[in-house]
Amino acid sequence: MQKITQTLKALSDQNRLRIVYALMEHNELCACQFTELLGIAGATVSRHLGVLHNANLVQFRKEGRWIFSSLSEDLEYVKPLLDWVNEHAGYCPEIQQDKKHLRDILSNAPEDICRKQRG
Amino acid sequence: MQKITQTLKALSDQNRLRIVYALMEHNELCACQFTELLGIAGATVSRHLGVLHNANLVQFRKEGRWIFSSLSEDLEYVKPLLDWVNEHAGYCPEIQQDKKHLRDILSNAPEDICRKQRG
DNA sequence: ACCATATTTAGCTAAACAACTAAACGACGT
DNA sequence: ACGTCGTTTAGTTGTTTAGCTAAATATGGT
Repeated sequence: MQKITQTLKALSDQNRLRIVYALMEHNELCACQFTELLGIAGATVSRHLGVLHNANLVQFRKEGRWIFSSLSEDLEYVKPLLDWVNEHAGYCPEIQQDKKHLRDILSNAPEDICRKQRG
Repeated sequence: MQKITQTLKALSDQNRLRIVYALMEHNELCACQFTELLGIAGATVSRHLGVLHNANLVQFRKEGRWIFSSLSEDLEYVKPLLDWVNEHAGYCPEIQQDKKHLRDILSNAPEDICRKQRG
């Protein structure tokens, strides 16, 4: 039962939902891209990704110093939930804006994003 | 977008999930029956029902001093979520036990339950 | 009118959580 | 070896929330 509530709770935060939605549109994204997208501290992004990972929603792939996040491979359990989110979130203005924003973000090299974030 | 997270958050609490599940099994239940089922203070039950009501998951029907709760009439929005909950929660030991417990609770008149709760 | 009864509201406490900054970690490049 | 860079961990702070008790509200019976 706790698994169920944990999954639902992982999805019941706006920033985490935006992360999940971004991952439904683009296979893999790295932390700095989420940081840019959400406009919050990198450490906070990291925590959100951890929550999603603990709920088996997100998996990681390391490549050098980069850590790419993607939706979990084994999704049959949560598939209906993600379908529901996908169906309804698509209409939200926040998500619409994220779509545009993501295009901009992806048009830059991640290195440049990180550099910019360091200021 | 807040509507989505609000709905998910309403469902991401074990006690509220038990309430929802109980309502999937029995059309209508009153507050004192939930109090008995969950073993928490009546005031807390009331707050949980309020959260579910605000998320449009639960509706109320007043009949004298009794207030009966049931799943919302207009559920198309959350139907897939409830199906998912129903599918997975059914196997949880807590829910299995609630099913038995509910049969006991329903075999008594609500008045007696309230009397017992006042001590 | 008054009391009893079922539920809600108010007010509190403790725990959970989202956000931040700063320090630590781990992997590359030189 | 050393510094740099992307990310995570630690530690702090303000807010939310689940739980409680006690008081308030609303309805019915006498």
